[in-house]
Amino acid sequence: MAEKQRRKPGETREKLMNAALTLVGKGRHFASLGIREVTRQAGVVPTSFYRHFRNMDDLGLQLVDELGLVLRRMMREARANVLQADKLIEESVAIFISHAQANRSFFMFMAQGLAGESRAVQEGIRSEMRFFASELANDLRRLRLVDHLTDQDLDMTADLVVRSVAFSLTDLLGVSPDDDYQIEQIRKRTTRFLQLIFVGAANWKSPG
Amino acid sequence: MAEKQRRKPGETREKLMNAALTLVGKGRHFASLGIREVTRQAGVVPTSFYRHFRNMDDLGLQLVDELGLVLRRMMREARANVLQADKLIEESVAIFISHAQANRSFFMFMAQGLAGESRAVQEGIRSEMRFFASELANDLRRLRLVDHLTDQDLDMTADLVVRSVAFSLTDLLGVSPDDDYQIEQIRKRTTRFLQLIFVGAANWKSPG
DNA sequence: TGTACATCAGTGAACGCGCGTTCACTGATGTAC
DNA sequence: TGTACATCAGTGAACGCGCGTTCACTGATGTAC
Repeated sequence: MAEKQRRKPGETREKLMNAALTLVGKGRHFASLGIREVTRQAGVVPTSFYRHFRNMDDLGLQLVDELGLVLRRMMREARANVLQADKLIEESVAIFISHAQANRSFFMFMAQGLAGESRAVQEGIRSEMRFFASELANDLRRLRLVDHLTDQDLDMTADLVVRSVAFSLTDLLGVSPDDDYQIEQIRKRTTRFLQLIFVGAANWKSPG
Repeated sequence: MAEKQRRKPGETREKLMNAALTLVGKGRHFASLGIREVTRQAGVVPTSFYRHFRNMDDLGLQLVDELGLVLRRMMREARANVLQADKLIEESVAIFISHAQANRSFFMFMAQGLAGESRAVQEGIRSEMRFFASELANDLRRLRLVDHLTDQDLDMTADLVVRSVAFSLTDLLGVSPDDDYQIEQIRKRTTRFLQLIFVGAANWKSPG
């Protein structure tokens, strides 16, 4: 029977966003998704789409906003769970990887969007990454582990860390989520990248 | 008048590949390009496409091969032109940026492909980057600037360098090619990233 | 609390269009003898 | 050098299909009095 009533407000909107993410999670590129395709996946009539989004770019932008929430949740968990300073890197990387696994489609969308078609989405993702890096810089400042760095050099370090992790993300998304061996390799490699960066930071002398 | 003769062998094939690159250079995402669109841009009848490629993925794969040539050319120039060891980083970054500018569409294609739809293209680009990193590791070995590193640690360093530069690429592609100020900022930042990594490498002690 | 009305979020039918792909064709080039 | 034939790389017409988008509709929910 045809269920045409309105359910919870925003329910269809959510269905549509999830449908897009699901398709991305299956390996499709966001730029190649169509409105009918997304509504079909969502189990909704094509015209419904326009009740919530102007076009696919618009949906993409709203996904970026949700991506921001996912990243903030991840940051919060890292802050709560990283207790020993000497295990900071290892534990943070582990938390990152588990979140990336749990929100695979979201992170795929993010990786795609960085070089995506929509300028606005691209800018949005960049801005999320910048925010993430600046929060990381604050945490590092607070921990006073790299006290000799100027603010600017600390920002640079945090930026490089975030970029390295983001690149590891594309490694991670390239392997099967069940391939524990490969995932462990990526975890180790990412950890060592960050260790190398922090050794650099510890020995860094700001150029005049 | 209708010019239906065959010109130079491979001319149309080249036209089609250039057409795809041109569209990518204009901001389109490769995953959203269609066969008719590409042939239109190339000034060729749609059916011609099938004389050279099985589908768009196939064209993408052949672009990856050409991308490899561009990267090798860049590497050769860097080797020829980086004379002073103390300016190694600065000069390499400058060469990279000038090549990225000169082959903007190619590098856009590369940035897109890393998180692209086609597994094969993704794998191809990864493989080009691995090759690039291993060549860099060899150069570093030859220069004996980081003699205390194990082969494995040297590979890791080279890998991190290549990743950082690749990420800078997405910064570079995000700004207008005429925006000299922004480009200069990216050049400086990338240079400092690499310096930080090399300070890390210089002080690195391999863990047991 | 009840009534009248506006708004919202869903529906199905319909449109014109561009898409990928197939086909039979054509003439230029390459090859065998 | 000339002739016969195969192959190659181009062409235009045609197909059926899925696309984005518009439209008029319907019934549930929210709001004013």
